[in-house]
Amino acid sequence: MSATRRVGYSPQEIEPKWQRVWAEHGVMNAIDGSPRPKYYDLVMYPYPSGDLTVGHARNYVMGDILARMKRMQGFEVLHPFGWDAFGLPAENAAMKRPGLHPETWTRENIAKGTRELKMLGILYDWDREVTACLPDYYRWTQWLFLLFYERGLAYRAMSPVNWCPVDKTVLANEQVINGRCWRHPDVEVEKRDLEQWFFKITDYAERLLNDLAKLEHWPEKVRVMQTNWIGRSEGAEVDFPLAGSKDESVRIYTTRPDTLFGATFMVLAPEHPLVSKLTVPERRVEVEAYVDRARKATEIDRLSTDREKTGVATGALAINPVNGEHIPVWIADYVLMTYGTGAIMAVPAHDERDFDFALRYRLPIREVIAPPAGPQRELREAYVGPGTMVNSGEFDGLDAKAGGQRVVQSLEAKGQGRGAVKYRLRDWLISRQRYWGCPIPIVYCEVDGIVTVPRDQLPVLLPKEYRPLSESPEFWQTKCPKCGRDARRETDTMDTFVDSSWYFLRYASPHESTQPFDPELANHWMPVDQYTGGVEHAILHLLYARFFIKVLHDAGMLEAEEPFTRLFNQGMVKRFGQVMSKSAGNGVSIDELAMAQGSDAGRVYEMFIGPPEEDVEWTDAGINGVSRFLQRVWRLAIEPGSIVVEGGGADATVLARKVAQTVGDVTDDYDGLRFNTAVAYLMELANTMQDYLQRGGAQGDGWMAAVETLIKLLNPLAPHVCEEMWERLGREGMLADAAWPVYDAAAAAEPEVTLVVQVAGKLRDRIALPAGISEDKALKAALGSTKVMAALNGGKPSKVIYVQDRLINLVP
RNA sequence: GCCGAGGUGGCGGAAUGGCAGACGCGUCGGUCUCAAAAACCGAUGUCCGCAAGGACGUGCGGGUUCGACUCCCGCUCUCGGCACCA
Repeated sequence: MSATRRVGYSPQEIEPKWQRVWAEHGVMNAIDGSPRPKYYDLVMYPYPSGDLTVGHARNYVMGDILARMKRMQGFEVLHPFGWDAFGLPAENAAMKRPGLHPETWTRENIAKGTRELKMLGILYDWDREVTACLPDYYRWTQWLFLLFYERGLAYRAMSPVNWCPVDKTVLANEQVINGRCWRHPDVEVEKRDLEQWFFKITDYAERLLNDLAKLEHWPEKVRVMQTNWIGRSEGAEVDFPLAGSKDESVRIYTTRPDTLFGATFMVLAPEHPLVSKLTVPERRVEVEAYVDRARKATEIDRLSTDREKTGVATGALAINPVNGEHIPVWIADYVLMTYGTGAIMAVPAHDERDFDFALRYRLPIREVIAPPAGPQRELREAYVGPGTMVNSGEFDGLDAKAGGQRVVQSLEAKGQGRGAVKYRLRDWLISRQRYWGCPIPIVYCEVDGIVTVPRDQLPVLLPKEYRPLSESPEFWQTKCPKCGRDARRETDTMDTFVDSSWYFLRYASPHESTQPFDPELANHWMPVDQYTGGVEHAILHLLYARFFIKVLHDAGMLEAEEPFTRLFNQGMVKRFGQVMSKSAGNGVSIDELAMAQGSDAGRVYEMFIGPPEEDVEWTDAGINGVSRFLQRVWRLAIEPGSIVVEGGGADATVLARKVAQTVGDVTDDYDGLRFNTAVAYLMELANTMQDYLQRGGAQGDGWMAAVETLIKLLNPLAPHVCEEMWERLGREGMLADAAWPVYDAAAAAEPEVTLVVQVAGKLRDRIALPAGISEDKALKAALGSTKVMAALNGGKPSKVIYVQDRLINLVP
């Protein structure tokens, strides 16, 4: 193949060479005590699934471009990599192939992935590699669990939890999507009552919400998603005493205290602890049957909004504290035990759900908020807009918003209620009934109860044999650390999102052997300057990681209160209309790429193909254009004699100016992650250089400066070929260490501009003029144009708009 | 239903109040070649026109402005998120 090639370079020959050289020199190894300013460039560490394609590589290339440029700009760059190596796919693989251990499968995939990343020329500090499934890492995950436990942020509780029947484990709320398992979109999640471990993320709800405002370099979309997920609402808790009971009352939460006089019934969640207590004997059979049905219903049925609401009356009556009215107490599964107090006052006139329920069960509807147009004759639907309080005793005539506050004040004065803030966010369920995860360092002792494993006994190692931990006596049989009696270990492992909530701290001191990370080094490198990864983690990982950082901050281990300064979500790479993956059969492997057009061409193509945040379609023809571009750069730099002179008039100042402009454009675009337009600017420069040579341009200092600048600017995108050209041109040292070109505004300035001349906003002519010309002179030049005069029809402009060096608009 | 992003040539896309279509793919024509490939040169939004030139053109309808792909109002379609949270 190379024998028939007359000019150009062979990626297959030079790419492995430079990958070897970079590795030997540890080019991207970060130095902790460096005097250079630090830059922490992080990509989300992946699950080692073993099917890495060029599609998955796109965000790693983005991270690499930034790392390489920042290095050349004089930063001490931390660009580490690691593996989210615990998790179910390894167990699934092991179950399919008996005898295969999840660890073996995971290690094989990590080896494959590492090789492929190196083949793409992506430079990481491999000395800092972090692998979540190694005892050296999960020991510290356990250490952090103990920290959370000591701080009252880890607790064990019995509660109805989400259960995935396929994975045979519980799931966090964040892992349930539309009532289905996040890993199996076709599998409905079941509810089970289990005693599980939780992290008390709700303690941090307010801070997690408020600090979103500080994250100005995060995509708006992610901040909105987190805001909605946390779901803060303001309202009031109100106590409704039960009729015929001395001290029993039902506490409800409402965001509409202004509608309290419109409460015509109450609804409790079927799981509410008061249900069995307050149900009257003659209703008991029916109520128990309903509760039973509700418990069995799947999450998806229960949460479906188009389902008709059902419920049953308990026969009990509650007393509305504001007017003494006796109203019936119902139970219905549209009220959720997990939000607020698990009980509501129903105001059908002003709440759609209560309205539907009242219609179905013929319960009274009383209007208490009159729209601005006045009370309505007939309510066809719930009125939820603003208005004036009516039928509300002493509060009549008040604006609903202000009146609501007055109602709360009045309740507070009488001890019947209080203002309250609630969150949609629930505590984070971290127990998983799986083998391949980080064991929870807890022992259950008959005498001492829940006992933590002392830190000097960490890590609690997974048993060698692959089977459920509860079926591994050698694992769970232990002694109580307190009293030494026989005791049982916790056999659940942690959600893998616990592992990924702190891995970026471990990179700061990956070999630290006395604590999870060295606070001094973590404070040096944190926060992460640029974090790149998929938008699928907008809530899950990013919320948990923010929570961890705040806890560690409170524990005095970390200065930062937010982990990631700038966040970027890259788009996915598709092929034949589907997301690229090996399993879908539409993947282009890194090997194929390296064998065909080469890694450099693949890297440049992935950046050029479209805006980095958008999903893009990989086409096999598209990469050829990029391949051509790289070959053209090679000829310009190394084989300029192969370019045929076809004309005259080469202008060295035009070339120098284009070079200077490209330095500014490309640097800004890399910094702003606009890689697609950066490539376009580099192509323009190459075209200008080609044109220069074809017009017989001299290959003196100006030419060599252009070549050198082009190679430097292109280096982050196509590092192998640039490094090779650098060497062949006899430059000192490695290009990866060379200094980034500095933008020279004076050199980039155009001495002559094209002034656009409009008449009544329509383009009529273009005139070349010296830059910085005055309005008078520009007007004179415009009026000197025959095209403009024709458009003006001999008349004089009544108005002139002049935009310096750009445009003049003559309005007749 | 609510929230968010988006709709530009044959295709991917560029331009965020001032030359619409940068850059590339594809297509057509040419140079080189015995031929082909590669490479290079030229053309390429639509319509009218021999041409010069002109008209139209950024999902649809209105508005603001000297000037709108860009800002505002209404609609429509596509994609993403949330969805009985009281």
